[in-house]
Amino acid sequence: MEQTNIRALAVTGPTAVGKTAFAIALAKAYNGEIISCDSMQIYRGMDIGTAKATAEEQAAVPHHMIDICDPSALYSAADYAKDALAVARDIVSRGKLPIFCGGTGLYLEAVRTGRHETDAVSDEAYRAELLRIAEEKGNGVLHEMLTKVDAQAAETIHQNNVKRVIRALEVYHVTGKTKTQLDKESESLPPQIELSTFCLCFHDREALYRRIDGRVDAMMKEGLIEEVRALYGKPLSGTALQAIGYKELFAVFDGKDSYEGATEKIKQASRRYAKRQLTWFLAKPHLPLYRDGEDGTLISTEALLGQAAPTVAAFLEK
RNA sequence: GGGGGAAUUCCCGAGCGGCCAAAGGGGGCAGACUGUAAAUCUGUUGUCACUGACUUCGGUGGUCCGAAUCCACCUUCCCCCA
Repeated sequence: MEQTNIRALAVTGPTAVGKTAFAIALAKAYNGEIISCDSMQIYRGMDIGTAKATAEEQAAVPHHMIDICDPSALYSAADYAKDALAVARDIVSRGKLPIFCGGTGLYLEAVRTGRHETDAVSDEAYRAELLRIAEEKGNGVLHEMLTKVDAQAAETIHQNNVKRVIRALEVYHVTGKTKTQLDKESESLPPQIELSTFCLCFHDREALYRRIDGRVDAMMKEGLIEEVRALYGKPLSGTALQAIGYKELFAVFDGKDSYEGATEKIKQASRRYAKRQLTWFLAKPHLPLYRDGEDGTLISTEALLGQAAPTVAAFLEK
């Protein structure tokens, strides 16, 4: 099999740091096209709440992996890795530079490691059965089952993380191979893409949180309520149903919350999400670029571009 | 005006004489995460010189070997009768 190792830039970081603007600036500077790396932006009809690039932005620079799914469809990290890699190859074949941009760390990781080679597998019936075991006999029993087939995975997955325990058991049930085995296999595969990744963040957490709160208020003004109402009652996939900004407003339509309460919850969920992203990204060897200087002022997108330039140049010349 | 109830650690809320720095939940903080990830999960959360000491349970003063828990008064809030 021919392995064409391709290169791409990536911009990641917690929500609301300004990834989109930076990626667009990079695309303009280096003749690139943007590949969204966001688990929610793939869905059509979810625009304001997922902070998609605006129509003007998308007109200025080609964007991919946005609006590729109906909200009722399930889409996995493996699906993403496969599709995004194909898009990246196409971009390269047209002589342009792929630039990944988004905050879904797992998706970016899936692309980087090429984990898609071992296709996503699932067995809903088996999954339901496992869930019942957990509910009736306890998480410990389910975890014991995992220990028997894949002790190594059982060691890293906490017994209360039922979702993960089930997935590990499901992988074994469907493929006959343990999760640990599959992880090793995909690790040994030759990488198909080389990424130079910038992680945009803030030194000052309070400043990040203020931006997040402000952005939620802006989304509400832009018509998030109407956008969510259009989706209300429609069949939505598990993924789409989890989207911040949507699930909270659904609760309002269900009569279980007020708009004020939902707005606060959206802000809070976004802040927590940002913290989880930070925990993930900062544990990875991404190059951190900070938006706020030590003196508290905001660094402009142009200045960031200047900071990134030497790294990008070195990466592209390799 | 009379009667009853309540005040607990950031918030809600248990505790009602020792096993209480005080359950549980929320929030905060930190972390894990190679397969639905904007999800899921874990730890931690009075202070300090941290296997121990010190300061907390509206306030003040008592009872007791010992009080968040009992008594008295004070303050605030709620309910009921008028």
